Amino acid sequence: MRTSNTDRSEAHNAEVKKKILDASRALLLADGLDGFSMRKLAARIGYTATGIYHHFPDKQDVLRALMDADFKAFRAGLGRIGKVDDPVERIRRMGMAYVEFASEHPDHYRLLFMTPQLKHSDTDIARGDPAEDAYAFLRGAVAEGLAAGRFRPEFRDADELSQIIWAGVHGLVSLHIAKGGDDWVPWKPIRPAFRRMNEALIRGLTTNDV
Amino acid sequence: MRTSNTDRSEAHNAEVKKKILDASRALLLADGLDGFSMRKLAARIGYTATGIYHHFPDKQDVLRALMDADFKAFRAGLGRIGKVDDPVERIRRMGMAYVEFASEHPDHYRLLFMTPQLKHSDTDIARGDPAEDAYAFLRGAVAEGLAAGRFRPEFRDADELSQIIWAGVHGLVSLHIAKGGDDWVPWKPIRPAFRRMNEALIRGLTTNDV
DNA sequence: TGACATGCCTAACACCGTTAGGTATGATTC
DNA sequence: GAATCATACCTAACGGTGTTAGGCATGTCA
Repeated sequence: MRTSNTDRSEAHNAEVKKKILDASRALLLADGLDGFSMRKLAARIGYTATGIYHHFPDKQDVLRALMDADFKAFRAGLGRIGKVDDPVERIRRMGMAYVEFASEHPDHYRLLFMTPQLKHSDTDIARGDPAEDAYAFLRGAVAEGLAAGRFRPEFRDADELSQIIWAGVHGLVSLHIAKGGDDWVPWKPIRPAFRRMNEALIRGLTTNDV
Repeated sequence: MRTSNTDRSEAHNAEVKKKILDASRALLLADGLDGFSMRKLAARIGYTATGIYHHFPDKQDVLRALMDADFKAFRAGLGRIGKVDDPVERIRRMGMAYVEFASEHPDHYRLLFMTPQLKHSDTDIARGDPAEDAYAFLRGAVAEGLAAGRFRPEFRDADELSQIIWAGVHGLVSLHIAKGGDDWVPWKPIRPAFRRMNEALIRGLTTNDV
């Protein structure tokens, strides 16, 4: 049983936690993932680095919490796509939205999808719930498409299919983030490239009886 | 003009440089990219950290040199694929070889293709030479396919097409490396998944007049 | 043999994530 | 209202990081 004391302090803690996460987002944007340090983060909210440790067990957990929050926001940003009836069309549009998100927030994208050893939490997101979990959202559309016989017969597993579709977007996006600054490769603009890739992949995955 | 003195010392330096790169490879394998430190690297060859700086300007450059060397090795590993006549078949096989390489050397893969701000050197690899540059090798096959009218009419640019194909493999592989340890997603085995993805993408890219 | 270049060293700087231990504030209880 | 107590935050420190400044000792060359 909690006393009213801890209630108030919990309200305070929630507020501080939010301030930390907001500052984390800003710091990530300003200094990138490599320049992200506990001391700099603390300075942004007028704390000492150790102060953060009363609200998060370690740096990984700060980033993980930020990741969870923004993963939810990312799913929310997929917005009205859910209302599109045709599951394949929904998949098509999710791809474009994904590219938009990654292009506009490359450091967040890198944190969310390109950083090994950064696991999701056990608690903060309702896994498997399409309303919060973007993977579940994609998987739902795929399962619908499967049920409607929209995919070629060799594709039977909704997870494998989801991962293939995800990989297509992720591949183009993450190559641009990791190697886009490298003039080794004459990089082509990502949006038109992805549009064509998306069409090609969907054409190759689906039955074409229109 | 160099004197014979520097000739000898250059031979020595080359030897040390090789020792450093070999130790780097081993350290990367043992401790991963995050555990890679100049002090640990130096200890492996019986040096102090500062000793390394006589052979490489900084840590990034050690990793870059390692990347260049192994990028060449990766291309070499593509081996006999070059002898396959059909360009589309060549592309298909490159994909599989790529997945093999990444699955067997995830830390190297991460260094090569998932690390931002790590540019290739200006000198160590003959860019654009299919014999040393894996991207050029892929692009060559793509250009052949284009010339033979094997791709759908909306695909005209060899670079864009190459990047789309590359993105497909890279997406699956890098998702597994970055997120494969995360039980959030019920990951499917990468090889069969890629096999199906490869087929689907190629089917969607090429004309199907067999 | 003397001069010199240089490969490697020790010492140090400024940063990093993290822990131990203290202090002061503010709520709870009598 | 006073005493107690939990706790949010602090300072100091540890062991690590990449990197630089400066010294020393070796080996080449005149």
